[in-house]
Amino acid sequence: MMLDVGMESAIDAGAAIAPHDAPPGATGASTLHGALLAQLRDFVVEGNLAPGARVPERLLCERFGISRTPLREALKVLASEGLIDLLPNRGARVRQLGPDEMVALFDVMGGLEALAGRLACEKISEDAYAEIEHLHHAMYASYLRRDLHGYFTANQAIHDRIVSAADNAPLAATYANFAGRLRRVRYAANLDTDRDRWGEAMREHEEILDALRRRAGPELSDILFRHLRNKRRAAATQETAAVGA
Amino acid sequence: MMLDVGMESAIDAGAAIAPHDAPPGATGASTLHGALLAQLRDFVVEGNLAPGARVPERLLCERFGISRTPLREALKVLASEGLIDLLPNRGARVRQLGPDEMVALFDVMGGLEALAGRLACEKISEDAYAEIEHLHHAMYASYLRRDLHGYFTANQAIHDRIVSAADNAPLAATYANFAGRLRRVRYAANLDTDRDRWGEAMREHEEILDALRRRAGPELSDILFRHLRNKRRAAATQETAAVGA
DNA sequence: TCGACCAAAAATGAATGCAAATTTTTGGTC
DNA sequence: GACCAAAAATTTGCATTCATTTTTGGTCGA
Repeated sequence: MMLDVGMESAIDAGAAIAPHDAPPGATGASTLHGALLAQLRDFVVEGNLAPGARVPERLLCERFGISRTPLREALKVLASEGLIDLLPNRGARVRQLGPDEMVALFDVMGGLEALAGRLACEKISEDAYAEIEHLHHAMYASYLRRDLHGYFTANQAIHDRIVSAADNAPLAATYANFAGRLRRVRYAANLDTDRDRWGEAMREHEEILDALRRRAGPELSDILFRHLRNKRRAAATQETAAVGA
Repeated sequence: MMLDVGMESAIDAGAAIAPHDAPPGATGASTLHGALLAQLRDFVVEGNLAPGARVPERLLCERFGISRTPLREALKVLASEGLIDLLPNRGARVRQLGPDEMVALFDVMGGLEALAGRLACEKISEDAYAEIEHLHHAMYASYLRRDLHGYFTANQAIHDRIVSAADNAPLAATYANFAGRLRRVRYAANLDTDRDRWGEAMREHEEILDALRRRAGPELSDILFRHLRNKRRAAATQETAAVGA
């Protein structure tokens, strides 16, 4: 379990969960705080910290070579993003996802993808569609030869393209936030054993592409939500199995 | 213009945009930072600061009677919530919404309400539905006697109940965040002059209630998205008119 | 042996101090 | 009087310091 196999619909790890739709001036890397925030977020999202464990500030200060002030600022932001919990006078700990929370987060992801699909149908260019179509065929090829890694890479790329095509900065930022929160749930790995789900997912993607080709927004919206729902169920099953093991 | 008439689908002002789904320990009011964050957020959301204007830290420190450290932490969080912009070495300013951003935010609100409606259909209790039905009738009564204030109050309550009924903490938090960001756009006021929109909105609400009664999730989802789209158009029209004036 | 109790150590929350950057003011020139 | 350059004053970013709370380690007593 817990194969590090990547995550469907996650954003590019490098691009990292931009704080929010671009503030005009750029809050990115020009200040220490900005750079630190991105680093620390990656550090947490990538799973370098045990979930639920205490994370002394001193340690992180040494790790990043800075003083506590900017570090604490970054921690507050990460807490507001839902990545860590800050308990008063008791420090920060990586947020641990219970089954209920995971279900809730998945549903929001589904809602966001549904929205992205609808907006994408309104705005996507023929070229952008062609790219997605290409990725879809590549994914199908991976599926046929049981290439899990190739499949997930293409799958993730497709979902990301749909979000990009929606051309809505706040949506993209929110989507990235939730993807980061779910990053720890490496729920993708179970397609390996659950062949039925894999086939089902593939069929759903056929529907997705078809609806997108026809620019059928509401329909695509509905398909995407159900697609995520089904993925959620598969992930929950695995989770349960893992807990049982 | 800019009648302070409240906002449809905004959360209760007092409850204020909780940072995120409740961290177990509660990040709320026990620490100075937590209390300050809530205060400052309200301060910004309520429009006590001119949008786009500089907001010296010193001033806010005096205003809230604290030192710069916790204030700066709160500012970073507010920036991550999209309420203010932080320009490196140039301080904070209240985020100004251009027409494009407003459109984007409205669409996300629509997507979130669509999701809430779908989930609500799955989870809502008969009692909670009855409450919404009651609010609906009260709203209709207000509509008949052209009571704008009563109409908006009921309207807002209905949308809030739907989100609550979805029973999804991250969704509620995200919804509250976007509602706060749009708080400044007092787009509701124009029903006063746009009677057609008012009637249309009322008809849409009939559909909303009907779909909810039948627990028709996907259908309600679609109606809610279109409802928000239409509201967006009305708001945009007003915005344009205001700019023209 | 186990638990309660207490003191020392460490960690967090907030305030203050200092260097770098920006904005404002001032002085001069055309 | 408008325009531009340089210096003073503010303001921001970060480090350091202080106060309070929590945690830890050890001792005593049942």
